[in-house]
Amino acid sequence: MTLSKVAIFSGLSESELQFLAQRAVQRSYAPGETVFSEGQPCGGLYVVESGQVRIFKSSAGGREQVLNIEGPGSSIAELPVFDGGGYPASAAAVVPATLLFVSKEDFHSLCLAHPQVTLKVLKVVGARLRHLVGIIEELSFTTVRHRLAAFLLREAQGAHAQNSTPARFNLPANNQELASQIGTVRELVSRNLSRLQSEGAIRMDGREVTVLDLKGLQAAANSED
Amino acid sequence: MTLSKVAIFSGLSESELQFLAQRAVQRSYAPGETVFSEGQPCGGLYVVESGQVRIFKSSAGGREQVLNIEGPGSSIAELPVFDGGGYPASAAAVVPATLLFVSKEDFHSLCLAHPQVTLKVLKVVGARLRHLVGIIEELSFTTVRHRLAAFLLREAQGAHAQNSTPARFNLPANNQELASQIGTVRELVSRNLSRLQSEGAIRMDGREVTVLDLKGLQAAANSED
DNA sequence: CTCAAGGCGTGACAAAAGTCATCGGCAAGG
DNA sequence: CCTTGCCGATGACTTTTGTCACGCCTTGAG
Repeated sequence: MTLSKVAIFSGLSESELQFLAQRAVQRSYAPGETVFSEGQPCGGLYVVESGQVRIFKSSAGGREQVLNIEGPGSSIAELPVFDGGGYPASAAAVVPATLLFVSKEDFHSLCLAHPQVTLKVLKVVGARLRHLVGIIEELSFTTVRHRLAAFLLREAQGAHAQNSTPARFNLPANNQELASQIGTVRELVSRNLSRLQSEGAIRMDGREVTVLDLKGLQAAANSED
Repeated sequence: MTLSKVAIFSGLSESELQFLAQRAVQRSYAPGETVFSEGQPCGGLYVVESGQVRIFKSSAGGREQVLNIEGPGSSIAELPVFDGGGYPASAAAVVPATLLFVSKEDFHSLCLAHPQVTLKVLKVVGARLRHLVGIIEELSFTTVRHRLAAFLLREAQGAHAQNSTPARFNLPANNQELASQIGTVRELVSRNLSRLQSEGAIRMDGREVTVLDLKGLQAAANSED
């Protein structure tokens, strides 16, 4: 049962999960396909079963800013389900994904019956809030170079958790996407990646990055040039 | 009773408010005085009784970014009370303020006894989340000029709600503070204010601003130069 | 009154971010 | 095989942002 692996539903009994599973609607999305758009009224929440979904804001000028990338087990849009407002941002699949949709009503009754679920939601929302504060901090205080280095370090961290040294991982499909994740434009990503490579901090083979000089990257992510 | 006016405690009975009131600790803060600092372990939440408190992040380079300004009736730091983490940002009084402190433990038992309180908290946190997304949007997509114009429009809105046309209100105590609210530095605030004035959009008498050309301000806040 | 401190406004730069245009490579479809 | 389209890299600028230094007020303490 997929639902049992979802953070906000952990701790529910088998029969309660059944209750949910029966009412949840599964849907598949192609890469790039929209799940919902900013401002739309919210009919319920989604749970990622497989694939990845990006949550983002779009500007009038065509730029995008990614707020979060959600993978399997994450819930999406728990928030507007509670406060009654529309979706605060848009969501779209990054890679082929399947999501479960749970209607507002079903979720509400679940929360009423199980106060612990509400607490779980609060934790998840709390984590989101901390994450957003982190984005604000980066956008407000740092440069593109800094944010890019920090991004690479996070990815390296993730890769390191699985494999071994040296850290090695793949960049997002294209620079445009990476740019929207760190809040800038394609060209600056390209230039800063080149620069980091020419400085010997990383090596790139296509979309694969190998971290050569961890200290150097950390220095770039911290402050000075 | 002050507590009855607090969003997250609305709907509690007289005796429950009593319960809280007996345990809450009142404290006064002078302007600029720190309530708590980012990263500190969280002992409980605060409720603003009078005055104003700013919630902000500080950078290594000495810059600050304001996340929120909270007035009477607002609660502060409900979040870390739930997820167990430290405070995600710092808080300090803007003007003389009195706050009520409610310990984590007391608040927890209240939530257990009254699930509706948890729902209220979720609403408040939700509103915060939307607010933060708005900040990210502004920082990521717009210029200082744009953010300043948007700030002035919000203030004008607030002033308009009370008095009459033309909108008239006071800026934060100094440009440094205003700068940290819109994510920039003192000098740029000064320059952009001058520019808006020379364009005839606003008039300044000391710290008092009068909006002369609402359309013009809106234009500046929307996109073009 | 005098002095010092803090804040504002500004000019002069320096650095970073963003825009536009162009070239070249790679891959999919015909 | 050729063509078309997408994407990355990069040069040349422009605009924005941020830094530093300075001069001028106002205010409050002595």
